[in-house]
Amino acid sequence: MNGSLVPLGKPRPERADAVRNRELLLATVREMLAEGGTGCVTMDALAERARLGKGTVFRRFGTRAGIFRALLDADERIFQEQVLCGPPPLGPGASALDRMVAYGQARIAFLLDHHSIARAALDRNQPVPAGEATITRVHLRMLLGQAGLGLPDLDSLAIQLTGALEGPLLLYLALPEPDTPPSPAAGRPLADSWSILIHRLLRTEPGSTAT
Amino acid sequence: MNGSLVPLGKPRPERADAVRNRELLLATVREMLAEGGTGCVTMDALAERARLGKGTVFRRFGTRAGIFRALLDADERIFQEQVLCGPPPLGPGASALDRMVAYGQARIAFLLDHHSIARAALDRNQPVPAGEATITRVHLRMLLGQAGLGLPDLDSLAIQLTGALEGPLLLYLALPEPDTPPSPAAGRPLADSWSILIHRLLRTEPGSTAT
DNA sequence: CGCCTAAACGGACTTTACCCCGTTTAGCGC
DNA sequence: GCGCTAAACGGGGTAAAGTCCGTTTAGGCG
Repeated sequence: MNGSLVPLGKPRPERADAVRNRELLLATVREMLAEGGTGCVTMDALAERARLGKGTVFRRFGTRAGIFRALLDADERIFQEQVLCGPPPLGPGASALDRMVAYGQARIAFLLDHHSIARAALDRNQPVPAGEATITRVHLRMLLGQAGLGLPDLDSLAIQLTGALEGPLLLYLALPEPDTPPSPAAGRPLADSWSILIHRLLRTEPGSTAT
Repeated sequence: MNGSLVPLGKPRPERADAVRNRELLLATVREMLAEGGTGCVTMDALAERARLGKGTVFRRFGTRAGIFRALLDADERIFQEQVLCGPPPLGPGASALDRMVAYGQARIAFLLDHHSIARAALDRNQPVPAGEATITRVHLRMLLGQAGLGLPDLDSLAIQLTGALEGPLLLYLALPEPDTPPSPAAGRPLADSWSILIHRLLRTEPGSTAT
């Protein structure tokens, strides 16, 4: 399929068996996830089930958390695409305010969907290595810039809002049960307060024009 | 002090050797922390260094994260006291807005101080088991109530603000180096955007009295 | 003062992430 | 096809968290 489409920008793109094994491993992980939660995904068990050596698993993903990051990445890319070039409230074409609210709602739903995987993708040592957190921060930063509030240091604000959006789901509200029955209403309260927060944050000062 | 003040509400308060060993362990942990970061605090090493069995260490703290939680608790109690009955901007006696801003500043400084310990106190399985995160949520919730904005569901908002305050430090901005030289300026940007966030959040609507 | 019981202790055992390095193989040039 | 080299593979080895259970002891009671 795409083997001929890639013009080999890098000297060694990747060996065919490596690709095959990566996909085999990811498929196997998905199987195991379906059977028992993230807890039963063990490096040994995964390797054995995929009929590969343990070393191979680590070579592909580096760490246990890496497996789940790889799993997230696929869906994350789809999500990102919706944000970058999807229909208006979420994608471009709406006001910064509307897009921020829409983004929050979409992100909460996404994290709720991928809750157990997202948590498993957290690494005790590395502090979210430019993974799924970054997209939120970058996108919020951009929208804050577009919103044109006269604030210095939008970077810190973007980081803080990222914490407001993702922190509760990654840190505090971790649902204890392994398999989350798809309850889309669970994130409603959070989405509502996100909307309020953003509306008030971006509301222009009563008597100021720009400064 | 309080040893005689507690009228033994529970049948067995705690055995003397247990108390002695807990304190011995905590002191030993502090020693080890001073020498090498949290990384070198191993259950085995700790037990050996304190001349105790590993089982004892686990009995006392339950889990590795529990050790660091115990360590935090001491300082956390002091922090909490400042908040509950300290001088005005942080303690009672100021407006809800001023107190929220002051709390954010104080909390950021606190987390920055205890950064490595606070992160080590995070448990992969349990989602911050009513530990140091809760004080923030509860306190913010109370102040939001006092602020008297006409919003429903202040609980979610409090959770979200907790994420805004603590998420960046616990999740994203994890400084990689083991020993943080006390650089009090590191949290400045965050404290500033917290102030902005709170000011805008609590700002009363231009032409509305209550709704 | 000695008994008795519940609590504390100790350390071997199990599980799991992660490392290492000798072996195999894909894929390129001839 | 043939060989060569860098990459991938395999799986035993290590370290550290957490469990189990037999042994010891604090401390209340007769």
